[in-house]
Amino acid sequence: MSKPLSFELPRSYDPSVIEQRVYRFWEDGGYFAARDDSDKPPFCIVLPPPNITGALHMGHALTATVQDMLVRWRRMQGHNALWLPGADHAGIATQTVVERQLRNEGLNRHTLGREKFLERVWQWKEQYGDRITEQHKRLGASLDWERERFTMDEGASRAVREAFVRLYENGKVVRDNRLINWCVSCRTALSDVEVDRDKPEKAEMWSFAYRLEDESGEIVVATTRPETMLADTAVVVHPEDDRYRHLIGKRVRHPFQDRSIPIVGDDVLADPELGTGAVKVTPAHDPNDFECGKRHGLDLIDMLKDDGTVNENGSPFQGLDRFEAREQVKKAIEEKGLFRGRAEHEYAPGRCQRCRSVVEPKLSLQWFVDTTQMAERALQAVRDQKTVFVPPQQSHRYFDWLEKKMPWCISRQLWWGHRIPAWYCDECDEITVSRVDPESCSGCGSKNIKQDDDVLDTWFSSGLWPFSTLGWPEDTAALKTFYPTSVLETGYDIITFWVSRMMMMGLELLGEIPFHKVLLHPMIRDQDGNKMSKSRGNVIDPMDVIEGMSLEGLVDKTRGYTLPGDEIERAVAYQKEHFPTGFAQCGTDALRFTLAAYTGQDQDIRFSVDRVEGYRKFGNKIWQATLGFAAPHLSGMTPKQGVPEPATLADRWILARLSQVASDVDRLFEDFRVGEATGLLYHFFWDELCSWYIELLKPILSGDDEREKEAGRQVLRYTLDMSLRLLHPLMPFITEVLWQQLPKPEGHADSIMVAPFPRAEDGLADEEAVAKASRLMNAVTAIRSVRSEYDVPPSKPIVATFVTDDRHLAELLEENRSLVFSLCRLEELQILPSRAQRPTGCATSVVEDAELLVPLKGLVDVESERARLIKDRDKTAKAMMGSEKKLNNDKFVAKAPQSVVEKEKEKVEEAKTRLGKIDEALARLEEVAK
RNA sequence: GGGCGGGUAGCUCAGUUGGGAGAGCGUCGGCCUUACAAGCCGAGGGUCGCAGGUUCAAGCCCUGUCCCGCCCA
Repeated sequence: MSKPLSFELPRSYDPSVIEQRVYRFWEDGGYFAARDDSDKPPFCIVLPPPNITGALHMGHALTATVQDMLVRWRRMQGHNALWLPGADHAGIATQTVVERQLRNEGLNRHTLGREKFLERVWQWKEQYGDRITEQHKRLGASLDWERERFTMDEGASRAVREAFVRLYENGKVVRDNRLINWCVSCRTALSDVEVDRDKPEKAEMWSFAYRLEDESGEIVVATTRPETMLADTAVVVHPEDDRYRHLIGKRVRHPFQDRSIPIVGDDVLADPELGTGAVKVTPAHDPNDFECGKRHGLDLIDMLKDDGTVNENGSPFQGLDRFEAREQVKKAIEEKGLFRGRAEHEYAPGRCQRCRSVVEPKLSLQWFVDTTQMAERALQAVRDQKTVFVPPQQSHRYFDWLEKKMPWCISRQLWWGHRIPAWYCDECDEITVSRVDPESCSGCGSKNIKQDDDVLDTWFSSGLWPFSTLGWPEDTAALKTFYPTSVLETGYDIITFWVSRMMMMGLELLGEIPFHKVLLHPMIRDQDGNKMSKSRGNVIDPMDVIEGMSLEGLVDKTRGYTLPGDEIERAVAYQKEHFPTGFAQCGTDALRFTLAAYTGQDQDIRFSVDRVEGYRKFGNKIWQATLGFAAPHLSGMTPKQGVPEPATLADRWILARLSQVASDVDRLFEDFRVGEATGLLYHFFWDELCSWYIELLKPILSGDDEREKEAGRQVLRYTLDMSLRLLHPLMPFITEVLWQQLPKPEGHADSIMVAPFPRAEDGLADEEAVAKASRLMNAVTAIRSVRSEYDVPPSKPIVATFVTDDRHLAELLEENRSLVFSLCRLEELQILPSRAQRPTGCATSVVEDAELLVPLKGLVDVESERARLIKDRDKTAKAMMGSEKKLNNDKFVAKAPQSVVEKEKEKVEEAKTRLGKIDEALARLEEVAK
């Protein structure tokens, strides 16, 4: 057991004083640790490994909030709950960051050499890699840090190696010469999902003519990338196209190179309706052309070097950059008189997700995962509901992507990452793929072997995350206990990158799904629905919301970014306009509660700091109710075990509500409806517990009925205890601090983290109490309403008279006379039968089955009274007519469920009674006016 | 072009088997009532995008349509 949590508590809520202390208390107490061997039901979430180059952003905060909430809830329910942390090495991103650092020192990785470069990356990782870990701690994340993993650490690397070798051995990983996406700036291959297609840009559809070799004419083709004509190896036309059919089989002459190109008929690529109907074909630089090339056995000419300049195949433009070559080719074609026109065109080139430069389709020898079978298994597992998506419609993204069964290019021309465990032999064609570094070729035994220079796609290792973190390929106890994991929680944007790959890998390598549920959250945007980005200035750093941040601080931070000057100024201008006073210090609990409240949405989140500030006030409310109000009243008491015995209607009511809320929250958490749970808890704590129960309790605690007093103390203590537990998964810090302050029965847990989560049985179901309390509250509200309408200050006591023949109501009011006194500041409460003489000069309204009369000497204005009553009458009459209309409809009476019909009848009865009372009041008003 | 999501109060959004339109913030009025002015009490505010349909009954189901956003090609 750790040392108890004890420090001076401020009078009002100040998250900065408590949060970090509480986290240390938990860490010292070892509360985050899960056990590999346990009889408790397992519950496991692996944290999506954040990129080590990154700082925590609002999306991470959302992920952490939802996952921590689920883990804390299950842990309190007695599950063996494991939340497993780790980080991702992020190949390109990290390498880019370190290369930038080197450039500032006048170095580059090539001068440094591979080994020294990797040393620098590890150095960088040691220095900055744990920033995000610290930030997760600030978020209150109850991650089992003892198990923290990194995709490049020894265990994860062994998993990667094992996976690669196994997939190679069963033929699912292959090395092949295929068309891939090449980033000339990062100088590496990219998988399809790493290529973004932005909004179409203005481009030019440029036409030129190929002359027929036999001088009998020409054929006109169009392209947005004229330079690719240097690698054209065919012109295709539709075989049914009468304009060109006779040309099929003939050849055209290449204008710059000493070669000729065949004209081929192809009904896939050529569309007679489009352009001229003839298409140039560059199989080595366009995916569609590549397929066409395969169909017709066309030559493949690769015209680009890795740096994006034209190679020897592109003579006479060799050495030019691709875009420069485009202009020169156009010029040269015009000079030869072959130019045939240009047209405006919209074109969306693929861009590198990392560096934004235009990606080139390029023929290249790379490693691929053939996903055909793996994708099918992964699809089937979701179709069979073995893994369930929440919300379910998000599974469409998964299906749409996997159904394409695209080969996955996994080699990257980088240094930072898992080096591909394949060795090539100088003396034969054998490739040696091995779990341990080989010393000789597995084919000819030659010692002249060399390992592949490339590394694997980062997502290859991420794909193993749910089991590599649990020790796979070793058959560990952790793996047995926690795999398949319970829930995978992440943003819907990485379903293709990550979720689908984990599914494929898990099913392939372990024969079992990696997780039972996939819970997807929306993207976080700014208050206008725009993506948060540094260059916009609309980024809201979770840490700034937690700790508070001045406008000056925000601007300073923005000026520190490496961005073009005009973008910096634009960002600063945005911040000055939208955050003129910066951000208030809101604390982690408020931020978490806000994020949780936002998750109900099926659409992206428009994040607003105002809302966080609102929930910070909620934190203060909890603080005040517990420490300010309850603590002094509860000091010295002896808390009883179990549900306390209620003494008053208020006691019965709040225990009944507690039971209902506990049951609802449990169900909502179970269904991942976290947003609804936040609303329910907010309303219960603030409106029901604070505004009603505590107010009802005040007269009892200051009264002299010792039995009611003691019961009230027990109920208050108990309800607060349970409420804090219900709130704990969402607001871990404040609930822990306050819970520690509450008196508790013998044998209680040392931390709220491991106190049992409330269930329905932890309250007392009591429908009668709920109904009675509701009537009483209506009566109280009616008196307050009258008071407010006449601007009678609360300090001035008034007399309230209820005129009713409803015996139950009369008894209810009588029994709770002192409560009504206290809540309404009365000097007298009268309950009269309708035959009694009414007092005069009263404000009147109707509530429940009673007329409410409040004598207000000289204040009552006949006209405004009449207006008020008539308004009420109109409203009531309108509602009654609505119900009567339904009841007069035979079809309604015949077809609607009996309960609905009964309800309508009751409504009519109630309205009739109410109308009667209003009319009486109106009539008396006329008499007074006379 | 295909798919998905959204359109409800001034703003941000709830609204689950179809059966009395809600919350928070903002607005207005009154209050330092001994936990909380970061608070309390009260009030006002909506043709549920539009048009049809199904139904005794539609914010909710169906069809069409307009607008916004995202994903894929």
